[in-house]
Amino acid sequence: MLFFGTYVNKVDRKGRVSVPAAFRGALQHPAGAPEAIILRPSHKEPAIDVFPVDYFESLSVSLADLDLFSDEQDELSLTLFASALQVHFDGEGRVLLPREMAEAAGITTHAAFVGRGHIFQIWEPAAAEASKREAIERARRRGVTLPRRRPAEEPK
Amino acid sequence: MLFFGTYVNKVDRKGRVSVPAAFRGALQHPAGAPEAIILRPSHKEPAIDVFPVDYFESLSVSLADLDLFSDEQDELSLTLFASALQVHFDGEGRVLLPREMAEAAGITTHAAFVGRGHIFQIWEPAAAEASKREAIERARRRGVTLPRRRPAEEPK
DNA sequence: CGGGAATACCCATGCTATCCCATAATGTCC
DNA sequence: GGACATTATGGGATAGCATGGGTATTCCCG
Repeated sequence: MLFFGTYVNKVDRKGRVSVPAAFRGALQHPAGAPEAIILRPSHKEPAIDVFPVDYFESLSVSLADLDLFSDEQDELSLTLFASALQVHFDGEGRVLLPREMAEAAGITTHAAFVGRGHIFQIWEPAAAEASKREAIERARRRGVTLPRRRPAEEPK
Repeated sequence: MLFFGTYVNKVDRKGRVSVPAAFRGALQHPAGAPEAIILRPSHKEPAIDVFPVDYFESLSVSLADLDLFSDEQDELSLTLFASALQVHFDGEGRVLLPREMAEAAGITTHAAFVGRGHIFQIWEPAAAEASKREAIERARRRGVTLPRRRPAEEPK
C-alpha cells in the first residue's frame, strides 16, 4: 500500500493527532486494525518520518546479518534504532506525538501528513507547504522527468 | 521484540534506575514479568551493553562454534563473559547499576537508555547524544541511510 | 559473633498516557 | 435528498509509570 496526498490535522492540547483515515487504511494490518507505527526524525528535513512497522522491520533485518560487534552493525543500529520510536494508535486512530520530535519539526497546533509512497511524513504545515513548493520549483528548473530507476546521486 | 528509542531516567541516590517500560515490554518473558537482564561494559564505547537473558545465551551458542582454545574463542569468551553481570528487577521495574560499570560509563545522576535492536545500552546522557549525532552524521556522509540490504562496502 | 554497609522489598506520590464516551462535521449509499 | 456511517476532535476518569524513601535482610569485615 502506498501513501498519497497531504492532510492537515489538529494537535490537541495533550499532543495527540488523528492519523488521516486514508493513511490508516494503507496500513492495513493483517489482523484487523493497525496497531502501531514507527516514528523517526527525518535526517534531511525538519519533519518526522513514519514507517509501517513491517516496513521498518524489513529494514532492520539486514542488520541481523551483520556481525554483532562490527563497526558497520554498530553504526547502523545506532542511526536506525536509537532515535526511532514505536507509537500506538488509540481507539480513535490517534497517536501521541513524542514531544522531542514534534519540537524538532516545529510542530505546535497543527500537523501536516505528507504521503511519500512507502512511508509518510509529519510536518509543521507551513514548512511542508514551503518545502513542497521549493521541490516543485527545483524539479521544474532541472527539467526532471520520472526516472524508472534510482538516480546515482544528486548533482548540486 | 526490538528495542527502540532513547529514554533518559534518573539514577537515585541508591544507584537504582527505572528501565523504561517500553524496554521492559520488549523483554517479554514467557512466564509473565521479565526477571533479569545481563549487563556488560561495552568494549567500544563508554556505555553499558544490556542483553536479554535468552539473547545472551544464544550468543554463547554461536561462540561454541569456534574452536575451543583458539585465540579467537579465547578472546571473545573473555570479553563476553568475564565482565558480564546479571541484574534483577525490583518490584517497580528498576535495576541497581553496578558501581564499576556506572563509573566506567561516566553515569552519575541520569542514565540514557538507547535502543539498538536486539540489545540496548545505558549511557551518560550527554555522551549518548554526542555519539548518536556523530553516527548519524557519519552515516549520512557515507550515503548509507536506511539500507534494505547489506551494503557491499562504502564507495568513497 | 556483632556491627555496618550494601541490597532487596514495600508502600506512597505526582505525573503522564491511555481508555472511554460524547459531539460535530463530513462523506456515502440507496 | 435523507438516513446512516465514518471521521476528526474534545474532555473526564483511570491505570501505569518514574521516582522517593522507609525498613527489613543479607553479606562481609573485623
